[in-house]
Amino acid sequence: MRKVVSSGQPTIKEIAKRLNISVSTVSRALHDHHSIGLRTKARVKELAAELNYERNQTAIYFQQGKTFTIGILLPELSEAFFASAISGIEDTAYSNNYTVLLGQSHDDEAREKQIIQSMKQHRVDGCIVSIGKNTSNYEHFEMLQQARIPVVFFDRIPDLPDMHAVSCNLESGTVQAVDFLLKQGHRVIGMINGPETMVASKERAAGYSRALHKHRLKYDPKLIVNADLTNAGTEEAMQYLLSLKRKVTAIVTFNDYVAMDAVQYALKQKLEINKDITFVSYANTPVSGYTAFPPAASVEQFPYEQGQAATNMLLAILNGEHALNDYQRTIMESQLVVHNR
Amino acid sequence: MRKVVSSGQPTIKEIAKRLNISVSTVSRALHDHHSIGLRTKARVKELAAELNYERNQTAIYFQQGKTFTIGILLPELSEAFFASAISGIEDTAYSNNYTVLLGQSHDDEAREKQIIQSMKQHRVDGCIVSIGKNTSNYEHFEMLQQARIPVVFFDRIPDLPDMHAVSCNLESGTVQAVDFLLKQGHRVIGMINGPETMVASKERAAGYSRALHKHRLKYDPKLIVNADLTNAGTEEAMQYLLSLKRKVTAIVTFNDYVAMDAVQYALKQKLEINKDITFVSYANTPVSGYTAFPPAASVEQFPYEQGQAATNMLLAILNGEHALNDYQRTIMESQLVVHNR
DNA sequence: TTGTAAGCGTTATCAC
DNA sequence: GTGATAACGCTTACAA
Repeated sequence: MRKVVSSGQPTIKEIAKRLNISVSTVSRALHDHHSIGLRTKARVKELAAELNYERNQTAIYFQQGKTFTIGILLPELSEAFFASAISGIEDTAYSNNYTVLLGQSHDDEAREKQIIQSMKQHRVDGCIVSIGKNTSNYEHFEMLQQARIPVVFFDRIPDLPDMHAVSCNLESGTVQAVDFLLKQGHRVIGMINGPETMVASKERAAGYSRALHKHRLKYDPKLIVNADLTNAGTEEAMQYLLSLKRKVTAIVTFNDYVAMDAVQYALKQKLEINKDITFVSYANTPVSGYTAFPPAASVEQFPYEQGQAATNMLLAILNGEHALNDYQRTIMESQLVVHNR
Repeated sequence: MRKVVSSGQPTIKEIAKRLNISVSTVSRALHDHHSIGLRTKARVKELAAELNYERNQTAIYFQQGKTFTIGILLPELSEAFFASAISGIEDTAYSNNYTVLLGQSHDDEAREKQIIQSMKQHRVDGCIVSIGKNTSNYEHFEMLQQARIPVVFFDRIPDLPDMHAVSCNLESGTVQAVDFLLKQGHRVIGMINGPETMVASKERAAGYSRALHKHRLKYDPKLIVNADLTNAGTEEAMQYLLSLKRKVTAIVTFNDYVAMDAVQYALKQKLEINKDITFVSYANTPVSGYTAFPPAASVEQFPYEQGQAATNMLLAILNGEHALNDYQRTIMESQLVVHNR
């Protein structure tokens, strides 16, 4: 017989032997089962405490076929947005007595697949996933579904018909951002947008034009530039916007990093921030509060709250609060936060 | 007999039955055991693939008494420093086929205890822990030790004699920082330090005075201010430093946030950054690369690498590469990074 | 090359 | 109130 390395941890078997009672009695005593005599209960609990008994969860997980563990797959744990999101996820999981298993894909589809595989093998009860930038094949998620492991997609969601998802719509926030600038009297508002293909870019562009329509102003597509989000790309975009005949007095930038690069460029051109030119951005980072020239306002995406929402959705599904084919979807509204510094 | 809810997942038992062979043969075939006939191996693997068989890790964990899981307890998942650290931890764990169980204490000792308890019950193979600010009682960690679950402390390490730890010494980086400023010709260098009680403050102060001694310059304690790291505290400290008779031309700030606040203050006083006054800081954030007036140089603490180091240390311990009472300690050296922007 | 069976720690069913 | 025992899925020593 294989001799398993005794972990030194006491088991109910051992307690039973020492007290000359059966394991079932010990198990029941520890669970405060009503049918167990007070005297026995006390003796069992006392000895358990004395031996530092701790129940072996791996045995219970195995036995019950449930792990009270949820798998989280995110592209980058060190990105501020996702870091906040994990924080919200962990907090919510924790207060519901669930544990969090963590993986990061680094936007690598192969690694994403491996992590999902590993989570499946771990028999996590469910997953929360933000997919990689280049992920186009979703078979690993379909396998999760086959294994009846529910998945809630989050922020970066795939283009699939039937899925649970939590995401944030940037259109509303963008409308607010442009509104804000219009109210400040700006009439020629530029936008440094992201790559045309991204959903997020489309939402921003939609918000921009909707805001102008709302105010019965003409929408000039020349004012929106699709950039690649690098510093060079931002400089190019700035150069273009500042060269336009109509003088651009405000710019909505794709994110805080772009905003900071744009500010740098403007400073080099001897423009005074918030006077010659005003910036509004999207809050992907806690940075903006600390920079010398933060954007005048930021569209908040509430990553912490999105994490909470995704976790609550998953827990509801695990608790059987929805039929299996009843796909949940929460779209949070982004919101403009005006900085007063 | 209790009818366990069938998870729908096929087991080796099922494969065995279908092929009319024994479970052990199936198990061995799936493990490429040498004693299994090629023909059988092929048949087993084929059917396994067909049924989408996936081994039940919970059963294996239970059976082997090992989970290939490590528990990570950090104060705040959303702090940039820790977010980088988790990223390094996860990457290292992943490439060694370990999984990461995550918890955040929010600097709350009670929550810290609960999480450690939960990890113990999960039977994690080991833990990596950065303790909360106010944690003074370490009995939960002693219990881990009793359960023979090794712990590697990281960054915020407790004041205990016998423990494994990875941390970063700020003294060396501070020496380099002051050296750097001296070489630039600065002779009156201020320091906005943190609270006197913090180890990190002491290391900074020690580095400061050591650098001056090295250059046979007089150490003037008036030039070091202990501040509380708030914006108000920083302004006060700046006011004090700028009011000194000897004209301060450079300042070492406790961290990037303090640096940014200090820069703001300097700008208000119409000082020109990097000309009238030069700042050097400690890189707690990826921010500095993006601010309008980043510090001229930063003392790097390499959180990602610290995370890697802690994980490698833990894995070495788990692999029995050290005797149980052979406490490991890695002290990484901080290092000055000069920005050239 | 394959089969048999014990055992990991726990819970639940059934019997007394 | 309590005990005996099967079962969860898998691995492995030993037998054949």
